[in-house]
Amino acid sequence: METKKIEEKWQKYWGEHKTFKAETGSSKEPYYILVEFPYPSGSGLHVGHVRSYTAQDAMARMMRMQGKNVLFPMGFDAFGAPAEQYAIKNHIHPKDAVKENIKTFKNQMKTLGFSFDWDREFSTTDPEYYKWTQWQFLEFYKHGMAYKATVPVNWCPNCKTVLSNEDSAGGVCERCGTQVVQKEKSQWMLRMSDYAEDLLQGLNDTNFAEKVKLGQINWIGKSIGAEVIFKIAGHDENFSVFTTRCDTLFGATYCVLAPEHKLVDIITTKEHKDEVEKYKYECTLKNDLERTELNKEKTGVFTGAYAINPVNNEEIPIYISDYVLASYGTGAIMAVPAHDERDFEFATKFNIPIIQVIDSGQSELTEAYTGDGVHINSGFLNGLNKEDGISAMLEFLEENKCGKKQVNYKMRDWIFSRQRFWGEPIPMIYCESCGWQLMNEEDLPLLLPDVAEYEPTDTGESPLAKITDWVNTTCPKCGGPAKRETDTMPNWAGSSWYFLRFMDPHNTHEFASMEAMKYWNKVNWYNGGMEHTARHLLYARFWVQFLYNIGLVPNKEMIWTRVSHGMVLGSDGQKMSKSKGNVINPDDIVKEYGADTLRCYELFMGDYELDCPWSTDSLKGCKRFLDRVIRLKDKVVEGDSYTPELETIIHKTIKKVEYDLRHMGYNTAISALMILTNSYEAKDSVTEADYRVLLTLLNPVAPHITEELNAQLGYAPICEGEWPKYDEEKTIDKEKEIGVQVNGKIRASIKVSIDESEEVTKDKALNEENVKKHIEGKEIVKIIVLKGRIVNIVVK
RNA sequence: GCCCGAGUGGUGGAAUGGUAGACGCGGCGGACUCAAAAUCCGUUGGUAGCAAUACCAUGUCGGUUCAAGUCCGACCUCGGGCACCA
Repeated sequence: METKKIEEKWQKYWGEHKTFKAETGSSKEPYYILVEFPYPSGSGLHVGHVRSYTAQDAMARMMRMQGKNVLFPMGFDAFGAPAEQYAIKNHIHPKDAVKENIKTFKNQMKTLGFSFDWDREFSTTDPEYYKWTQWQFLEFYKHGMAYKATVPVNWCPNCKTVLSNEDSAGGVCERCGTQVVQKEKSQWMLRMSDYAEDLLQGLNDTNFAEKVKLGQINWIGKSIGAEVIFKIAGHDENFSVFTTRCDTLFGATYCVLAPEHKLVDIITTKEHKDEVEKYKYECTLKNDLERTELNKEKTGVFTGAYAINPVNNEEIPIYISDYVLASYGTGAIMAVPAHDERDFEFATKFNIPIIQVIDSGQSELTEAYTGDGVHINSGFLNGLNKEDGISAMLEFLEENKCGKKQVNYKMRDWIFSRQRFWGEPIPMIYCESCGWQLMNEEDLPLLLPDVAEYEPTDTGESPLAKITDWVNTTCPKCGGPAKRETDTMPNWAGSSWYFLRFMDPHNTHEFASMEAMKYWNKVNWYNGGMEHTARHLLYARFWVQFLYNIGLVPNKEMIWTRVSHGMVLGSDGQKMSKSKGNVINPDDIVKEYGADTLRCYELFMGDYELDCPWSTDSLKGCKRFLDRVIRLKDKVVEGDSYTPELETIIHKTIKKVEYDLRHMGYNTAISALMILTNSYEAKDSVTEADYRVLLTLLNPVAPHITEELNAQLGYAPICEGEWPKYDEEKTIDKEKEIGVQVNGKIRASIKVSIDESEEVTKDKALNEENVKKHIEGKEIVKIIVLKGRIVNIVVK
């Protein structure tokens, strides 16, 4: 039978028999394997998707055979700009575009034989799904976690939308690369910063890969320091600064406020007013990119005001400068030019005194800030080291009520509004007399209107704003005329809780029942791209922790292990892209070589966690391997036990494949199966038992062809059977070749048997001709014999 | 600048501190064929040698160890992320 027919036959079988249906509440041990659901983009499934789906599919298939109740779901994350832009470009409604693309994706996934439980499929754009995303937003609001604020936002003039800090990293729009500008806008925000510490601590309840944890930690950006309050000479006003090195306070020779700081206008003296105004205006013209690019040359102006250093009552000038960020800490700093590079640069330029307060024993002044040293010129801190200096200073600050210990986080609140059509409408209503009102739960979902115009507006309003029928409504409180919120949610919203919905996807009265969530407990294994391990994961964890705190999910962390895969690059080693012409379409590969070959190659190509270039030649090698497995069938003779000479390698291979599939060692698992196949080929015949164990071990990787070969021998489907067991004892070779070293250099190799004594091994080693040659005339200092591993003869 | 990750044959990559280069690709030689494809057999890190074998070899330089790709210390290169975060 030809490959295509075989694949279709088994795909049909799995579909009809619902082989991969996950039963909530089953007495089997639940095991939840999740792989990031894709954007159904117009270009179809990427070979990179295939790599991770195949990997998790192989794991899922093995786990099922090992008796686990595996939940391996798939869905689509179809809101967001890519889907919207595709729709605009092709002049169809996003809804229809998404429908079409999902169909393509799903068909592609089916032809690859992934064992998803399709009964649980959904898209984030399904009203039955986004109803609950909206419902959860209302919960955020009810618990004071959602609020509206006018904030300077990152605005992409090309996409005509607000971008999150995350979406505009580096000052350019992540999507289109346009320079982002600052714009004041009223936005819905989620109080994510309240969860900074919990999100940090929660990592201890996860088994995330170390680099994933680090990504989260860096993003949260905790720093421990102090808040120091500075009085302003001749004013009642004061301001506080955040510092991690309050022990250097004696070295503070000036202060800097961010240009946006609210005290600037109040404290600026008449003589400096013009200059300050001018500088502030210049700053509004600069976007983040320009601000950071100008980091070589410090700018700023003096306000004319002086702050009083609380440790010595000295008056120090207050400057404004854009090297101080309004959004971090208190938006103000104390500057210690002797020990901070930036302050040093600024002080040098403006001729501000530089007082060294730490003797690091090094000539480079700025070195001391990161290192340790003894305090000098620091009054009561003199002679103390960094650690003691900090505690002594904290004590002083608290006693004199001019400061206290303080923790700061880089992570800020989540800007939750987008001026786009294709997102979940935010279920809020504004009434002139009652203010912001929640929509009634029973009115959810708030559907997106069916209209023809959904292109973004030039004004920065959401396209929804133009649809007056939709916008105008009545106030749920007073019944008077009111308007709907026209912003939609960011596309991170729907993906922040989809893994919960998979646990109970058809629930019509809850987003998921507590019972179902308790049964599945946690996502055991979550696989995705490295590009999502910082933000998506953080948003999802935040969402879950909030739901946990209001009693709606059973665990504070709902994801146990997070791993990430490497990218599949073009054969030129570059990222695949249409413009480079190095894109491989999985459909073409399936057509020419078969799904099993593609699956096998994607796992065999290299270390799963690292990027790897595509090679069609290597792919052919995998085809050759599968063809050899097929041809091996001609050598099969009856027999329900393993061929004695093959027993050891079979047990070894079971152990190896099982271990590797659980630890992302996909390439070495396949290598082991190739070795097993090679050893079968060296035989004149193999038993059915020999052959079937190979088919079963290979089944997670190449499910179609192995099922077919197994069926041809007259057996029930592999996917309904059990995973073979190995006997540890039988994985050990009875006889082995080991190396003999003289002074650490290999000089010979000897055969040893498992039960021979050290003496026998030693004699064998010493009697090797080449060993004799190298120890002749020398004194033997000692002989190291490691049973079954190595002999090393140390001579002098 | 800071934080990750990676440097191993022509190539993708293997190696619980214990015979470096498994397995695959490619190359070379051969068989089959009128020929090609497919398949099969052999060979394949470098240098020297008919060979046995020797020396060199896991980015660089040191160190620990009977033994280092692996551990420690310094450095170099590439990839990714963050970046005036006080």
